[in-house]
Amino acid sequence: MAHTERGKRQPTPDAKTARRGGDSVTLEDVARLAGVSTITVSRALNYPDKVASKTLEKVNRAISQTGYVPNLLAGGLASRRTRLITAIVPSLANMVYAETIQYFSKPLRDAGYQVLLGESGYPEASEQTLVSAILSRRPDGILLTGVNHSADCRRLLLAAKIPLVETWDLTPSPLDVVVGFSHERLGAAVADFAVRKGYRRVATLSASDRRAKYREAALLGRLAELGIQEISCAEVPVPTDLRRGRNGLARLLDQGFTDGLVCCSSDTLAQGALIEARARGLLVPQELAIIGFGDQSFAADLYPALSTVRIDRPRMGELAANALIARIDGRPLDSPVIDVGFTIIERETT
Amino acid sequence: MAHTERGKRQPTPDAKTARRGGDSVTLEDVARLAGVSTITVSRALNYPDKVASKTLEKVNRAISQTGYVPNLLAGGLASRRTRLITAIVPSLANMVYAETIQYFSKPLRDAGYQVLLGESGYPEASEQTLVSAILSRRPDGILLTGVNHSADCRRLLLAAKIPLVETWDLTPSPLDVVVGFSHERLGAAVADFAVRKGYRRVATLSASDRRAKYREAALLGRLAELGIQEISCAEVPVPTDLRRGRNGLARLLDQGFTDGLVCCSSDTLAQGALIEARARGLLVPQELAIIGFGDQSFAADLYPALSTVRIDRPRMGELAANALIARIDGRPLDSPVIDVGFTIIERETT
DNA sequence: TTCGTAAATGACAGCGCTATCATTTTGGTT
DNA sequence: AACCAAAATGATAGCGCTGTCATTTACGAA
Repeated sequence: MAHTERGKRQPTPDAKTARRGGDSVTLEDVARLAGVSTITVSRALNYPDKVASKTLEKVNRAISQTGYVPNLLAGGLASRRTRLITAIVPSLANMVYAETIQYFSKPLRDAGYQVLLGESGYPEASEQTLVSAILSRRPDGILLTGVNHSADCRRLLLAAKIPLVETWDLTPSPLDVVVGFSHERLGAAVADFAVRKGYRRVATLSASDRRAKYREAALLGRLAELGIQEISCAEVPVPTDLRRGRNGLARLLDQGFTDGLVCCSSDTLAQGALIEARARGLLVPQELAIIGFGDQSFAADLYPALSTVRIDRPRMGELAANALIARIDGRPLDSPVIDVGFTIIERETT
Repeated sequence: MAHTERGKRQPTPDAKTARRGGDSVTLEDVARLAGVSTITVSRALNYPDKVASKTLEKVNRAISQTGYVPNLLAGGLASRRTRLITAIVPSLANMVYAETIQYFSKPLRDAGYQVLLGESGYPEASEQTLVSAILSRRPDGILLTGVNHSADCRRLLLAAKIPLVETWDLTPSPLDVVVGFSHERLGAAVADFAVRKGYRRVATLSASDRRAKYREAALLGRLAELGIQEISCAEVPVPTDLRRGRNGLARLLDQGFTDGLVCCSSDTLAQGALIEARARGLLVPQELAIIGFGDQSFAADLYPALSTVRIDRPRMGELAANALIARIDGRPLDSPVIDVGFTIIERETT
């Protein structure tokens, strides 16, 4: 009994396994059980068609017998491929970004990657710190939200020489690849829409978010060109929620804004505005028109149904994922700048 | 020039760095620049107070000069601590879970962990596969949603000997620790509430989700005990959205349900019901009362404001995170079962 | 000044896996 | 039967870091 060292023949439950960590099953354990070398097990796992089918079978049997779970830390260290992709979004509290992650993750999961999440909307930790923390896991690729990064971040990111995809915006000079749409064009398009529909008064209800501000600025600029004078603006903090939408509209109304189109920087804000209008007994769109942004799933089911600007988010996520995979695989891209555009969806609130 | 091998004194930009991957800066590069051994750099990073302050300074200077970013794959492999926590939620498309992740992540981030996300709501990949994929990254801990896992999963999870926290439910026999509330008690409490408020007719509008069904069953059971006879039920698929809430109420109404309390399995469904009621010109709560579940941020700002059952989600997330950290650090827990309870919040729709 | 102890630093051996190259086996050709 | 290319398998050497234990240095007490 004390001679476990000698009892080599008996199916001792892993004399070797019980050495250091004493815990998990390793490739070596599987290899021994299957009667092959460790490298063969590794191949059976990573390149199954480089292994004879009989061997493959033996190995698979050994794997399920031992309950082996590969160690991707070791594998990643050795192969320099972690099969990890990091997605950085401002905040999961914003449904739009939570969905972005989803759409983006799907094709990646299918391609064998896992997605590590990073939230950048935390002022207590600099973006710099976040990026460092992320790079320390050596992801195979990174998804960034937006195209504005601090100089330090750009440096870090570029130095890592990792495939990068920026989204939710457009720039002629992406760090690597960018998949998004033009906030400037979108803002202008909404202004055109307002004028085309005959609104003489326009208000903006925007979150204090960089991209929302871009759209607003473009909207205001175009409105000025088009000769619209009566303009009111209200700004609310992020993250946006119904309360802020309600408050925002209340402020606009109290400022004397009446009988025009309120352009909101998100559907959530628009919904809040809609609720406030209803609470005040204002008829939408007869007495007040509202347009949102994003075309989130609830927009069409509000009452009245919300007019908004649709971004094809599933497509954006998918294109971003595919672009990233292509870059990782070293495949060439048609263009480093992919514009997914936008569509104004007119429903009942305008 | 060809004698780089000899030119030891010159500040050659890393003769060694350019060997294999040719890429990243390693601990060794930093150590050489700082004139100390690699292990000292490692200590400077991980246990700064075990290093003399002068040395620390030299090392930090070398780190910023080289732009060194630690490799946590290597570190994790060597130390068996990855500083990674995985959170498994059904879906990010459900705001409630997206927020859970947030609340849960905050204390972990502060404690130096990163959160890897896993979505279990994908029928194409078994939970088993998900768990394997997750374990292959050797996380220091795992957060699970719910307490129902397949036998295979339980086995895998338990074999990994990793601290585990289950949430959003309660069980007397958790895998490790559970932080949640009782769906049974909650359902019964809503039934009591309905009766106390004098509703003689009650309907349920539930998502086809395990936990929603538990609540519904308990609600129905208690209602029967209490002698309420007139009951209608509608079930909608997950994920829930406004449309399904509207459709669900429409079905209930068409079934002949009138003038009672509709108990919805989520605030989103309740909001949909509210919209449908409004679209049909029904007065809430005079002609139809509605109660939701979750007390999401929008509930209080609807018009009329939604009555609902509040789960203290920030607290649940925090308790779960702290329990997990305690388990990782080997600190004892008062109890493996932590009940965060619930509160019925009465607003204007009841 | 000489110790003795604690603090600081270092050498070395892996952690579990894969890239690389070497070797053996297979199965068809002549 | 002899040969050869292709397929299958294996031996070896790290990937970049940290645990462990050994060694050196610092510093106050005797």
